[in-house]
Amino acid sequence: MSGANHPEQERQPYAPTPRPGGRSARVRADVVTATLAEVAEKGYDGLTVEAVATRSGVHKATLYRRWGGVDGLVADALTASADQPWPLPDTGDLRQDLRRITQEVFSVFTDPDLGPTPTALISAAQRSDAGAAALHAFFTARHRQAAEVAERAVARGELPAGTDGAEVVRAATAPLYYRLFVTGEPLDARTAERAADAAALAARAGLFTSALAAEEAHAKPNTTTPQGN
Amino acid sequence: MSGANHPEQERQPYAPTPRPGGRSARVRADVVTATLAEVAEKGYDGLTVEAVATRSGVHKATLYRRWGGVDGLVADALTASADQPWPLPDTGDLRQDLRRITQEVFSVFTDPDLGPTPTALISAAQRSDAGAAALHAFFTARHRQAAEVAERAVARGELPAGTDGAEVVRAATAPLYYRLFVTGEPLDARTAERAADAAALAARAGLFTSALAAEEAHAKPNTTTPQGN
DNA sequence: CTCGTAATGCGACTTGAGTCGCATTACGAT
DNA sequence: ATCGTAATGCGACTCAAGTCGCATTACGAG
Repeated sequence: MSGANHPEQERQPYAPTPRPGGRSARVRADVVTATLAEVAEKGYDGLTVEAVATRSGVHKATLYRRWGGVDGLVADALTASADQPWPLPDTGDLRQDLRRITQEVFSVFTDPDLGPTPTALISAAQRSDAGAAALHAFFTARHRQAAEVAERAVARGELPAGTDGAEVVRAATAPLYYRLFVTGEPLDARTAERAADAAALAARAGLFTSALAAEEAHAKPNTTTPQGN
Repeated sequence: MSGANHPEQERQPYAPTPRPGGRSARVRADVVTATLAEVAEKGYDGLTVEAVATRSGVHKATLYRRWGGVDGLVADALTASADQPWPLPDTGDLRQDLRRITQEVFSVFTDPDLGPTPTALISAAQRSDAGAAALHAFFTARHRQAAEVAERAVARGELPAGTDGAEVVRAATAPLYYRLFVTGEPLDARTAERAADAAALAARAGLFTSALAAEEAHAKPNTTTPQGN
């Protein structure tokens, strides 16, 4: 039981090797590519180490040695995927920005071509500790990146100072992921809009200000942040 | 091979059998109990058919025949769990009711004794189609039941007519499940409160009214919905 | 009570995931 | 260019999950 909120310890599935350049790097790239392709084709249940070994041309034993199994393969693929940033909207209006974000999530996951890969990847990641850690890191990075739309809104005076931007993003996207990965309910564009609007509304009301950040903001002579009742 | 009339039906998991009373029912109850116990102890990854067979005293082959595997065991356990209703708050105030609900979710899943079982159950259910269907049914029932707090708020005049009660409940609980089952971020009581408050706020603003339902509510105060074509 | 039938018990069999020890290859330094 | 070493290739081995055909038991109807 660790109550630490500071997961500074992000360790990649394989230890930094004394021979990082050359073949090892090539092998890793091939394996990640093969893993993503396999997941996209067969989903997680159809994902086997042997299939990845065959497709990548890397021997089965090597995969088990370096990645430990399907868990590690998925975790590493997820880590590699996390590096690719996605476009961040900047319309000048918080609600519009959030709508763009939820719309983007909706589009990706419901697209019959694009959707299966991240869907299977996320489902797969929930099964193992390594995958869960990679998934946590993935979303932490996403939240941190997307929090900028809220921070800009704060700078504009649209949101109270001390607003937790990542929390705003979570509030906007949570209903989508909730349907996709928990209840299995259908997801439509209207739901994506409503979620964004609800998050914007709550953020404007000051629901996502952390007490600590609010105090810091009070010290500054700029904005008064009345705690919404 | 003629045999045109060969009504050989595939035995579906726990389909209504021609002999529902007696031993079959007892076997099923034992298996469900054993499955829940195993899941609680070892999580999903440690859940094997053999272990359930040993604990329940039912032979392995029987489990595979009737439940098809770990998937079916989990799905059936989930279905059995869905029958147990949980307490619905009625404080006379929507925000308070929603806070109670999110607080309940928070308590259950973070409790070191109670949490592991539903957590593992939900995680497990996401893996198979049967489990996903059972999970979907489970949450549909929960939403339907909990929607009453919103419907009472409508009756009180606290919420606009035509508000989708289930959607209000989803908005309140989604951030919790999002953290628990998608991002793996820690969950605290404050988050549970904020989610409830945000949902209440959005509901009061009329964000969860479906245009259709609102029109119907306007047209006739009677809640009867005509069916037919 | 007796009997027909469905459900379960039983154990051998098949299959594939995962491991191990050793041979071979390729990187990087001298 | 050559060599030491780490990483990969290789195939046999272990073991548990899952399947199959048959024997046995228990339910329910007459």
